[in-house]
Amino acid sequence: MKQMNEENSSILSTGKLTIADIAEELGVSKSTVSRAISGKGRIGKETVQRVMECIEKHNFKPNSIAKGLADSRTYNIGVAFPADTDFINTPFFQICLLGVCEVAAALDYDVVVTTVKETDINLLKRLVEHRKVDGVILTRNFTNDIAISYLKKTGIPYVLIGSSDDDTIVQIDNNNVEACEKLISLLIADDVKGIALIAGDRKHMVNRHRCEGYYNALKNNGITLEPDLVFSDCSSSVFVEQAVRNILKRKVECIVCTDDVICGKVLSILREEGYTVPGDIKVASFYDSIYMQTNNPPITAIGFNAEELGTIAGKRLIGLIEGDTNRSKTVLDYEIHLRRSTK
Amino acid sequence: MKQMNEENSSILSTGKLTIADIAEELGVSKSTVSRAISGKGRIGKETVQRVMECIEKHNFKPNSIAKGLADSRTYNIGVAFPADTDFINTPFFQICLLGVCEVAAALDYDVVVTTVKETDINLLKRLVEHRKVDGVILTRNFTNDIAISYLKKTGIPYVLIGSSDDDTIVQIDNNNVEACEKLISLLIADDVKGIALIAGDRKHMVNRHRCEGYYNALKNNGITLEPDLVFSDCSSSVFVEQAVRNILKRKVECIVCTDDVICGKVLSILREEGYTVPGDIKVASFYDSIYMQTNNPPITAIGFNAEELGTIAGKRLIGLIEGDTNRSKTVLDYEIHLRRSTK
DNA sequence: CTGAAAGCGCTTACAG
DNA sequence: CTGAAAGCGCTTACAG
Repeated sequence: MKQMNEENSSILSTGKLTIADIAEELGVSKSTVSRAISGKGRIGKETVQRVMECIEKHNFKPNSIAKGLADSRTYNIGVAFPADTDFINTPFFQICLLGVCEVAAALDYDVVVTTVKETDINLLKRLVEHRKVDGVILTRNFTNDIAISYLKKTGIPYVLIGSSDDDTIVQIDNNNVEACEKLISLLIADDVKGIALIAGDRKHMVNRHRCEGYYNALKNNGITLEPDLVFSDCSSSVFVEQAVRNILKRKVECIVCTDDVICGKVLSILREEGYTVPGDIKVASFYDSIYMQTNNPPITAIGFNAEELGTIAGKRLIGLIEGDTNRSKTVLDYEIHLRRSTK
Repeated sequence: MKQMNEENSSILSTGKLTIADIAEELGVSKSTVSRAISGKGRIGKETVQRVMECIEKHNFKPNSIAKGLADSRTYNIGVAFPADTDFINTPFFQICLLGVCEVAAALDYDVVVTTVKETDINLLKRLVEHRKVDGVILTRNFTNDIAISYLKKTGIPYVLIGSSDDDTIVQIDNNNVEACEKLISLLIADDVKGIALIAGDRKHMVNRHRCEGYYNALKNNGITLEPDLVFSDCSSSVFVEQAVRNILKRKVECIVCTDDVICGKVLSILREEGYTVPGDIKVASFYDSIYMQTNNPPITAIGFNAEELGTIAGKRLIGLIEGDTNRSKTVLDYEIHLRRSTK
């Protein structure tokens, strides 16, 4: 019986009840109801009780649009989702997004997504110019990133999932340099002799960082870099193919790929050429998507917690919006999954 | 010079200018400016001109929150993003989302995402109860879908990317039944003898539809169904493994998987067992992710245009919101990519 | 064709 | 501790 009533009032409340209705039912003013809900201003304990009960009873939800207008806030955060073709197959970003959605809801924000391309941030501009968000999360960065320049100019709070030399930017990232360095060092310690690197577009900062880790590892282990073993800017599968064919002409014992899409292509070519992994050549990758795990042999890969990146980014951004002044970088852990492909 | 001025006013305008400012500059009333912008109500052509120029000059963007409050709209559409673990690796949903974002922006809407799980739609409820969206897009459906029941009850406009028997629901989908039927029929026509099916969770309508297509194909070709060759509810990789091992004991010439994640696992087990594709056994899948394309051999797969599903869903939803009464189902094309894995 | 005014549903000084 | 009133930035009947 009770339940039925609640159900009914819940239905009615959808798009109907206002703060005035509940003020009337209680015989108090709208101001009082508002204060009870927000907890701001002096207000009697007992009054708060009564208001809260009434709200509960009717399943009343204040209209956040109106609230937003009144205090010049939207209670929305924006997420800039990469729409470039190189990223369309990487679930990394959607997992980040899940993390952001989760914290946002917990902190009473909603998340609005917009797409950005390397050279086209019109939709991002539209979003901030229409004042639909209180801040934005960038999910990757380029050398000379136009989204960053734009956001900086507008003064809107934003955070970056990624790393930048510009430390005025609030950053959340895994230590990609270190992760790659450690992976390569482990291989070297395992007496793996020639290690080639196939990296994606160098305009993506993340690829640069992984290359840097590769260089560092060689240097720290007293191995001289062979430039012929580093293939960067392999953004299309044609380039990957060229790289692999070049590598196969040399004395290489392992191919490290900066992401799983590249790695998938590499595995395919190796099979085509009749090379077995790890027998003839070892392979390792970054991101550790399900396909790397279920591949035969399973592929050694560095895994990141994309959801956590999203959660933290959301939390930090909302912090900024609400006045937090901490602008330090958050560095998250990575995991090296050593699997059969490098044994 | 001109450009610099525009840049400057653009900066200033971020979060500052209102309709009143531009009314003042022009010596007209706010009402007039509003009418010029919206194009509603009678208004002089020349006045519109002047208003538009002034708006252009200052790069003024009306505050959509205020507009929303005034006409009880948010100009936001919601997208319910699956957060269940089975889907986390499928880029399908993120590509849909890109499509939605694109139309939405074109029609002057923004898209807010929320996550839903099979048994937990609290975040969806929160979103609609807070009145942050004018409608929502569901991106998949279950048998007995609680999200659908909920939305239906609230009366908010919504569309489904997926298929349902309930034709009061506006649906946008590929014809999964037909796609699977055709794929199986092609195999049969090619004289492939035993065709096994490994399908995901039967609570997902899409998996049911693909199974249905499989049944239809057998029936239409006068082949009696062998229940032992159909493995449904293979939601975890343990089940997939069991299924494959069972299949290998039988006389099976082809394994059809209802999605690429299952297929990845199947390929791995086959390799482990020393079976070659397509020599010893053929394999086909659904979704056609990049890993299917770059696999060696490339995998025969049915591909869908996820972006287009998103675009159309967005367009239809906004139509509904704005009064469109067309509730017919939109059926999109699929592509069968016949590749080496079934040759 | 245009303007003054009321309203959308909240918040928050300002009085009391 | 509480209320009346003004304000957030728009829209839209209602007059003219």
